[in-house]
Amino acid sequence: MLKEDYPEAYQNLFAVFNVIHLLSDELKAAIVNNSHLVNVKRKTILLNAGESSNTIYFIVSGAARVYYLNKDGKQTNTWFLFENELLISVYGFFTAQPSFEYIETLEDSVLIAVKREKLDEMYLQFMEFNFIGRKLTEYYYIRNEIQANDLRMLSAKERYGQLLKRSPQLFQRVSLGHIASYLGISQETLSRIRK
Amino acid sequence: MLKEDYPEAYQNLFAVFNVIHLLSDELKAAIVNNSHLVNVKRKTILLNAGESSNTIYFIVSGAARVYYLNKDGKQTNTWFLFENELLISVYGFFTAQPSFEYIETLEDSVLIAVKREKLDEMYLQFMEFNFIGRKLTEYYYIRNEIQANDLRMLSAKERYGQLLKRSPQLFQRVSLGHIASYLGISQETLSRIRK
DNA sequence: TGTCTTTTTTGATATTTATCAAAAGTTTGG
DNA sequence: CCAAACTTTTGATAAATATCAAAAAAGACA
Repeated sequence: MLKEDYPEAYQNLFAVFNVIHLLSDELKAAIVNNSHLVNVKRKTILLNAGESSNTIYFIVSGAARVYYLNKDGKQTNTWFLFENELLISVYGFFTAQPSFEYIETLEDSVLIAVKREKLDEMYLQFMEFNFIGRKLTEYYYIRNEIQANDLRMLSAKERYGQLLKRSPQLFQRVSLGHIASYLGISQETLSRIRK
Repeated sequence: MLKEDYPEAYQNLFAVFNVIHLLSDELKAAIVNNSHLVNVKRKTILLNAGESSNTIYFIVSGAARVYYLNKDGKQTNTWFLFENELLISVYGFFTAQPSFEYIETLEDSVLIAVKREKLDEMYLQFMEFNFIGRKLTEYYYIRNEIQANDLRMLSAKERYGQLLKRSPQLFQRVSLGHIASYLGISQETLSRIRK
């Protein structure tokens, strides 16, 4: 594969990875050859609970959420993800256990999809790819931890304030009902907090 | 360094790492040369909030906890760690920001300590070490996520039941006050749940 | 543009868990 | 082995947030 032939959609993914560690042409080609582009409409379910989570997505454009059903059958959002971010159900993907989470697009989206087997092949073939994988895992770990700490350390009101400060753009693209469940607050309480 | 000279204390660390990816003799030697053994008494503070968290520990023997102070100045435990586990304040170590967490030993402990600069050198020099680092990061990420999900999804009573089922040995080595704060419950409530 | 659907707000009440205070029990080191 | 320090339990009350029901508002589309 010639350099000029890398599909346009991969440029952002390469840019994100390249900041972490230089991507060789061979690794770029491997990434292209071991993945495929997916176009999906808004509200498409990419993963159902109970299924094996064996695909990791890079969001070229669009948005998605990860959620689970609590014991009363109510949806609880754990992540909102946008352009240039990776989209997986972490637990299912890393442990190869059946997923307890769902993944759904929030907007029409273009995604780059990589199967776990292909990813693992690349990790074995290109040891430097583990450098990138390690750094990305650390990055999402930290994001996850910050979120978990907020749930633990802050009151409902403070969590709302924090999110408003840190991710004001989220409120443009995600409904308040979704945000309430992400914050671990009932929709009614969020509505009262906002007044 | 000759193979026979690897200090006894490193055997468990090598065993843990070797299960993930074969450790070359060069890498083993580098690990020994870039780390040092630490003997500490019970209740030793290894990291204070506000400090830079620049050391990762492998627990050869003993136990430790990671905690932070909530806004009322009360300690909240986030991790208990034992033999053959890695001990860090994840946020501070990965982001190089000042730590909001404290690390304290719960028992007299023997630790292998590696400074972040040395670890980063090894990650650059031995690309396959990133394979191990990636897998370990994934593993602790999952542990962290399970814990965060329990806090989110379960009631106080259920969290106690879950912990009792999954880590009964914890109750032998850690006081109920510490466990209550780990579970996100006041000590009084935990005492009532146990009746 | 009007109607159907979804989202957000409002009010009344219930539940879980925290907080404060103090007693009882347990551990530890001089 | 005893005194001081820490840990756990018990009781009474308070606070934060959920739940249920319904109205109001906003958005989607035919």
